[in-house]
Amino acid sequence: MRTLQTTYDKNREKEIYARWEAAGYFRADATSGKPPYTIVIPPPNITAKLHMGHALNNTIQDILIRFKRMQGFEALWMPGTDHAAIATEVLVIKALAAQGITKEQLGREGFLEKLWEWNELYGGTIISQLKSLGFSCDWERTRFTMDEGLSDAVLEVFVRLYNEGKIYRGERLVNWCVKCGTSISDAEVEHDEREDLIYHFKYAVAGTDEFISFATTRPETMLGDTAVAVAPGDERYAGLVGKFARVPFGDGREIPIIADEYVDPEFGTGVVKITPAHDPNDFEVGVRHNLPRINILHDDGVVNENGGEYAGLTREEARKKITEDMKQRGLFVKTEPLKHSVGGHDRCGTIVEPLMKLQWFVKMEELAKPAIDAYESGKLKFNRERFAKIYMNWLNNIRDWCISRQLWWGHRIPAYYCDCAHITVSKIAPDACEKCGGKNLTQDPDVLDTWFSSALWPFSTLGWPEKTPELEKFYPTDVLVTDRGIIFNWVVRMVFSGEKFMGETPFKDVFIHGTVLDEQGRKMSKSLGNGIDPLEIIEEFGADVLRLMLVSGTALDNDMRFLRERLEPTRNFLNKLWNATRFVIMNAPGAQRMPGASDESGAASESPVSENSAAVEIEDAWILSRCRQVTIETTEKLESHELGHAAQKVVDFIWDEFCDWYVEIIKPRLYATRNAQGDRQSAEAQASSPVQEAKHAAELSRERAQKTMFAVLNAAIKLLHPFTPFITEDLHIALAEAQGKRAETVMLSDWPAFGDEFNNPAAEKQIERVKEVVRGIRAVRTEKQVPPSQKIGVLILPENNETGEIFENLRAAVAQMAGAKEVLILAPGATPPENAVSLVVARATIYFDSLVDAEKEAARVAKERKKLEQEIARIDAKLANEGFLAKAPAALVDAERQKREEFSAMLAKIEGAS
RNA sequence: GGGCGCAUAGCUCAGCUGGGAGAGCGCCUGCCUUACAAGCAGGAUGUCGGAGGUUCAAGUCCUUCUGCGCCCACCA
Repeated sequence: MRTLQTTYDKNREKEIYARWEAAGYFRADATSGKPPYTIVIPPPNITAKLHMGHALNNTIQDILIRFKRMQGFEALWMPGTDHAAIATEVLVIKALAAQGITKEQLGREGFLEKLWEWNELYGGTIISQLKSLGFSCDWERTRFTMDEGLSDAVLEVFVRLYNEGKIYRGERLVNWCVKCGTSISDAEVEHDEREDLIYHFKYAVAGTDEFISFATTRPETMLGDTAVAVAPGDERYAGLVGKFARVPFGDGREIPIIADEYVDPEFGTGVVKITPAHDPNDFEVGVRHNLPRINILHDDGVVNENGGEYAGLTREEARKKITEDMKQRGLFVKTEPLKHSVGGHDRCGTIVEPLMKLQWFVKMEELAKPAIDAYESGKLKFNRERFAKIYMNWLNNIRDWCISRQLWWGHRIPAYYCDCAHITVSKIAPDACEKCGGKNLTQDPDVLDTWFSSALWPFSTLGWPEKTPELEKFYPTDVLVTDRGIIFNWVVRMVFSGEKFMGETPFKDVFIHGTVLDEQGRKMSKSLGNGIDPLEIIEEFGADVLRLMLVSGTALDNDMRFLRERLEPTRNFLNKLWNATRFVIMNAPGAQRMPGASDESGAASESPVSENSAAVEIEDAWILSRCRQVTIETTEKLESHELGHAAQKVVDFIWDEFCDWYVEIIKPRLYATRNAQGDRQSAEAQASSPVQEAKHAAELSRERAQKTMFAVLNAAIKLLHPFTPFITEDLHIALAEAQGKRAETVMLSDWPAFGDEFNNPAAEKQIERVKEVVRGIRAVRTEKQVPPSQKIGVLILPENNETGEIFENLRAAVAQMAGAKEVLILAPGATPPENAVSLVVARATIYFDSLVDAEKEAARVAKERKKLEQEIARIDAKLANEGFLAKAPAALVDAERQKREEFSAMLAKIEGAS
């Protein structure tokens, strides 16, 4: 039999994990007959080092997967990584810059080689880090968004959507970084509050001597103005609408003065200059009024030929010069300081310039409908309504999705341009233009938005577009676990992609969890340097501690602070569990058996159910009943994704009920026959002598206790396994060995289940009474400051025969737990000795010997009485309330009445005793 | 500007569909009781952010205010 060290060794984790992996326990079989349960991992970027967010996110997933696996599901946790187009590209560019190399020097091919090298080097890092947390992904299936199969899925989707007319090329304003020479997504724009100037100018109104004045923070954009707008119905300008304003540059072109809802008449002068090519709002106005779009900038931010005399200046230079010129022409009004937020590129800080570009777009309106329907029909559920709101809000205001990125790292857009201006879109590079047959084709240089491939993740990883057994078995997946931050970037896109290409919502439940914050409640970020490295925590405490700490004591849907001090109580609990198991093993049947003795009665069965399953001892019935209840509740909480509560149920059960009470109660039974093991005799001999008979009965009682403690502890360990996989593995196996059995792994053991026959509310109630009495005695001891070494005498006057019997049976245990030298149980209704001082605790009256100080006891009784009187008064008030009687549920009223009766009975007892 | 979240014991947080305020840590007292001092036993601690309202009953529902935080859109 294995002996356990005195404390759990966190360094065992590596070894345990290696064994699991080698044994293939994480593997999911697409051909099995078991029902599937699937989770796809939110693929970490290959740029990423494991951070606390990953730890929390994946702990949640692992808990669900391990739970379902034990429940008998074919559980697949699909892992992989994301190429993270721009994020990785920027990182590699930086790394190269350190060596003095630019991506242009390397050329596209050479640069991509570097990126694949990067992926080779760092892509696997995060995976191995995830393993150190014990995550049971099916690693053999690990995919990468840019591997062959997934790339094929990406091209397939692009071509299909293009052929359906859902992908188009159009001129749109994109966030453009003039430094990086690329468009960037809204998500990559960081807004910073800064002090700036707002410039007031005026344009002459053509054909009048009037002027119309307006304000702008970007004077250079006047070069691209194609209208001046006022609010419809703004009386100040009513006469001007329809007239023209003169832009005082070049040949002084005239632009229309229009009325548009976009203008807020309250703001500034109530006039807005419209530059459709350089402002998103103006762009929209331009579309409504059919205005021309004048692009005035080159890609590097230098004014182009449309800027006339200003061509060649940078945007900053042009701003200065234009302001000067306006002053000279008397069209300058004033400048004012303005605090406003300006968008910058999150990678390089350069101020984002809205620029018109030919970009590829996905038409969203039609695609969004099934995604909206998925939620409305209930096919897709969110763990909290408020997250569904975010999802729906985004979908209801959906805009076309710009999918082209001016990068090299990513899936290159499969569009080939011919001299004839025709675009051939094809998965494989075509030999010739499909229209004119021209051979001179060039592929679009851009790559796709990184979310384009992530959108397909739930089915591309399972082999789509091939019809694979995996796809058949594991799609749709069961739950998606992710952070609030990517509901629209990712969740929305997966849903409409799944609907579109699989005809099914990719997952049934969306589990959005909060962010892990630092100790002061700030977001962990690189720039603040306040991140806490999960690997460091694992190093110090072990993965089990980190995992359990992350999910307990929080509702998970809100942000949570990461407090180091919360790790210790968690570690302490695992240590408690470890030692409880040591205790159970030390008191295993074999542990005291002499060599050569029969082991027939030794090994407890796996199931707590034995042939004669009715527990004889009330405490066994109690703990089994409680264990059954905790199993049911934990299972329910796991099913409803209330992981913190599930964990709490098990932890409390193990610590408060199993360790603090059950183990203490059965100690006398375990020890009673400890020294009598050697002279075990034949059944006949046992029966022949009363002494032997008693000994035999005690032995049987000990065996029942052993059986029960093994069964209950093992069940609890299994319930805890999804949360703390490592320690439970060692303990489960050790428990089995202590019973002379072999256990392969807890991972694949059956999830605990207890039949109704274990339900025993009566036993639960009775043990509650025993606990109350023991607590009462302890409290009095403390109050009297009786040293633990000093044993006292206790008399218990039970309220009835049944309770009396229980106390009689548990006399030794009560004595031990209460530090009594002797516990005498009186017959119900008996008269206690006159010199005994009594204390009423719940359902029994306790009498102490002379140690009890009558005066203090009287004070205590008075306090107790006051409390009871208050309770009774409260209930009386309630019962006197007609509204309560009329409208409250009958069961509640009855309960109150019953309580009143109990309290007054207790009060009467106190009064009778004093 | 729009949307959302949080405010409960000194600290960090649980409290689901409204029916007698909870946990852990910390604190006080006593214990190295042969599984565990990372432990055991006992104890103190809250006008549940303020103000209204609905209800027989509100930490829980509604309105409003205050203080933090997040997301989206950003205003010429």
